[in-house]
Formats: sequence, C-alpha cells, structure tokens
Amino acid sequence: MYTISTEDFDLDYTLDCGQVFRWDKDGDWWTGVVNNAVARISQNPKTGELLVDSSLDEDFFYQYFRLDDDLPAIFEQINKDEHMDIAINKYRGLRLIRQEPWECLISYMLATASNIPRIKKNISMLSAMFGEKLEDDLYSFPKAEDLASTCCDDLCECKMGFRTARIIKAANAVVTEDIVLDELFQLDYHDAKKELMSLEGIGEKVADCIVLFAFDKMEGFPVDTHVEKIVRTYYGDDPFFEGKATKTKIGNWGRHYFGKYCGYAQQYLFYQKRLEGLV
DNA sequence: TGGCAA
DNA sequence: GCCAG
Repeated sequence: MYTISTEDFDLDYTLDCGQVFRWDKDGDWWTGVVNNAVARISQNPKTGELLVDSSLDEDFFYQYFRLDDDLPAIFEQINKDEHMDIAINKYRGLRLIRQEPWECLISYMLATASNIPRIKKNISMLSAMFGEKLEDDLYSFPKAEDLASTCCDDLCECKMGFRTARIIKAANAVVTEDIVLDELFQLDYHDAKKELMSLEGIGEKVADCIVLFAFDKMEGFPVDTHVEKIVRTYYGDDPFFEGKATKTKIGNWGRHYFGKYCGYAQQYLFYQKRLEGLV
C-alpha cells in the first residue's frame, strides 16, 4: 500500500467517464485490472491523495492517469467559450487515461454500435475465457496470440456478434506483425490514424479514440453520436459548418477550434453530457 | 442507406 | 459505428 499525491486530479470523474471499461467502484475503492495486475485505489477527497494497493508502482499510475499533463495549460488552450468554461470548471480533475495500445484497440473495436455496459461485459467475458486468472473473478486482458489462436466458436460465446471476426483478424494482424502497434507512437496523428484504419472494423471514430487514448495524439477528436449532438446543440449547424454538420465536418472543426489539446475538450464535453444530458 | 447481433 | 452496395 502506498500513496500518490495529486493536483487537479479527480479519480471518480476519470474512471467513470467512459474511457476505460475494466474499473468498478465499491464504496470508496475502485478495483480494476491494468497491465496484467489488479489495482485497488481510493482518493482522499480533502487532499487529493491516492491510496494504492497494487503490485504496479507509483510511476505506472503517474503515466496511466496522465498526471504528467499540465491541466491548467491545457485548459488555457481549450477554453474557447462559455460552454467549455463551464465544463472544465465543473469537472476539473477529469483526465484522459493513457491506455495500453492492444487493449485499447480491441476495446474500441467492440464499442462499435454498442454501449458501455455491454462493452464491459464483452471485455470481462473475453478476459475470463482467454486471459490469465489474477484473483477470484479478475482476469488479465488476453494477449493477441491468445485471441488469434482461438476458434471462432469459443469467441462467439463472448457475445460480440459481427465484431468477433474483426477481433480475430486484428489479433492475427498483430501476431503476424502486419501492424506493429508500438510503431504508431512514432507517427503523427494523421498517419497513425490511417494505419489503424487499414484494419477491418476501424473507421474514423474508433481510430480517433485509439490514437487519443493509447498513442498520445491529443489532436484526436472522436465524434460519436453524443459529441455530434453536443456540438450541434451548442455550436449550431451554421455558421461554422456551411450546411449540415456531418461527423467528419464536426471532427475537423473540433480539431481546428480547440487546437492541439482538443482531445481533452472532447472528453469534458462528452462527460458533461453523460452526467447531465444536453442543457 | 440498411444490415450487422442481441 | 463500420462497411458494402
């Protein structure tokens, strides 16, 4: 058990925001599986200090929770109007999470035409069937090899529907090194995205999520149906969009309007809508 | 634009 | 959401 002191970090907002799917809260404690290990974390609401029970060390969580991000500097960049000002002040301490690339890739392929409870269920079934047992009911996320070598029927039990075949193909692409995930860190936002979109089942939105959440490309601005509604409501179809605001147009607008940290802007808008709906 | 699977 | 049509 050890502590991590934090500033501008809210554990509840960050783990609840819908970016990650393997954490659950029980009382004051969040329990999750990350990096092949179990972690239990709580936060002192007065001091912001984290209490951590895990074999993973302080440095791991510093990276994972992006405590290296200078939040005030990021706010200064993205605080372009009243809407964003309200969101960042209300949910201050919400941070992006730096996810493991492979797990992030599969998680967001599963997110296609799905919802958070179902994605969580899919991932926990996948882990229970193909991962390593860490504790009772807690399993590591399966490796690419584990998913690539399994037969389709077994995977079908995880209720992923049409996503199953895509997951197997992606696992194979990783195993055969058709795609080398670590190399995407070297590429810029657009090239990393293009590379991911060569996989079946990864389009614009999913690729944006993966480069933003796993590859440190904070220009990622994923536009799902929620963000589409938010932007239409707050910023209108005109004059920004010269006609109907399509998802593609909204994405380009968001990157331009909020600048190089627009991924954070998206996260705050998204979380606000999740908690409050459209106001 | 509708089918995907549930 | 992605993709084939």
